Amino acid sequence: MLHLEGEVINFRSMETRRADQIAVQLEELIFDGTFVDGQRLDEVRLAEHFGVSRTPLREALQRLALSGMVEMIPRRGAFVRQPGPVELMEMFEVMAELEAACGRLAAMRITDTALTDLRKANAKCLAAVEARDADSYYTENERFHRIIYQQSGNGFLEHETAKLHKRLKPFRRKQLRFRGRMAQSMAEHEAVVAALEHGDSARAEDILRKHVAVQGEKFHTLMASLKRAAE
Amino acid sequence: MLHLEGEVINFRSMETRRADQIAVQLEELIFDGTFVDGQRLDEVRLAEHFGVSRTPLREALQRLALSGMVEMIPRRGAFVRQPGPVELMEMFEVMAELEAACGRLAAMRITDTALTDLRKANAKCLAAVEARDADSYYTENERFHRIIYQQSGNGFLEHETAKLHKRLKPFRRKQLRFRGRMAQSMAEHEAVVAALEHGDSARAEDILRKHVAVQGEKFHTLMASLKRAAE
DNA sequence: GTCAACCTCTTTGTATACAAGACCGTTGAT
DNA sequence: ATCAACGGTCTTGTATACAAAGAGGTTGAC
Repeated sequence: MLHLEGEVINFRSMETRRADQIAVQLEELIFDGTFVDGQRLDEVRLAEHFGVSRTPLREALQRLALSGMVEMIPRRGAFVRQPGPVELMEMFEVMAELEAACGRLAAMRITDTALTDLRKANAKCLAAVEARDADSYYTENERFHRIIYQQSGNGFLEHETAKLHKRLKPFRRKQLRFRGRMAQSMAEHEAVVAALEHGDSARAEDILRKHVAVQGEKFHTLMASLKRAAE
Repeated sequence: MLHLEGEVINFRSMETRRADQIAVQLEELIFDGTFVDGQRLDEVRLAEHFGVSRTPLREALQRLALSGMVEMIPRRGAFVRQPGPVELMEMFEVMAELEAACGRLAAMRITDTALTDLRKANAKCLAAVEARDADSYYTENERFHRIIYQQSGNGFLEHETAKLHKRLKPFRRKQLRFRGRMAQSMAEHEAVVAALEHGDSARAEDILRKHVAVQGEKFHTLMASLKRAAE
């Protein structure tokens, strides 16, 4: 199963260390649900799966542990650690605050070309909504937000925000299909662009915070409905 | 130099993995300036300094690399990486936003006991100022802020904020001695407590953001003056 | 019959051994 | 004289070997 070894060799040119590639691949496997929450990650098994010794594999695991996707208990092993509903809400709340901060700063610092790019991304978003193309919407939506991170003019903030954004990716995807969510999201995007254009920090901050926070709330109701269905 | 080996054995009970202890110790050595910016960290040298093999030492280095204090260049080695003036300003800016977020949420969620604790910490701060005890001030100041992180009611936010706070520690320390900074800081603390007490989110957010941001600015002027002095 | 102690087997943590890329000096050619 | 190519050496990255801590099962005592 999972015959990835062939392609790995091609990657060798860009990522010199085997441990890096493995970390990325493991991340994928956790993201896409191949490894479920709480599952123990056997070093020997994984090592032979990837065709390496335990040494680089352990390094990869440690990286995932630091990013919070894996918990390493001394002398016990490494376990997949998906955030529970509470932690997920917390992460969305932080995401909302970070995006708000980006928006606030971007309103003061955004360039004209970036504004144009934002509008372009937004137009493509709209086209995707009308074409009912969820994947395309997702891609353009991501571009939209990434521009805002970048235009905060703060590389550190940009990086941290993008990091959390990436980590929440698999969970955000799940709740995109809510009725009317895309249309509402589009309206919010328009409002954000307008606020940034006018240099209205407070407004950009406010809209973005709510724009992201609502995702967390939608997720919350999703969880609640799942829970009720299970009872 | 640096005879730490004796004590290390005592730590064994709490931190089972040698790599963890080494990571902490290396962090200290970078913080206190024993290793300067750009310095290469020789694996073999450090390994024999700590009395271990390269394996756990490498794991420790990788951890520091992920926290940004060390840069690992493939096939080249690990180098100490202190943030430059620009990155430092960026980090302070993010710190300000995170603290502001904590304050905003804490204003809605703080408990009465926590408010009491805040006042206590503040009183001790004041006593430290009057006693011109910078160390004590620093400790109590930290407690004050940590309570606010905690009372955000968001464990993830608390953790991330504390992480950045810790990373900025060595740089914050340097600019505490500015004329009148302590007194001004005290006044801001009082205002924060008042805002939290009244559940005034917007005000708590605002004061805290400026309270932290001013540290970045002070640092900026400090850097500028150092630069001018060097010319 | 139940509980506890011991023993074994598995698995992690660390040390050592090996492979290969990067630095540096030398040498040779133009 | 300068520059490029080559080889040696040093350092990193990976594999393997070893040590020690847990997990689990079995046996023996009460």
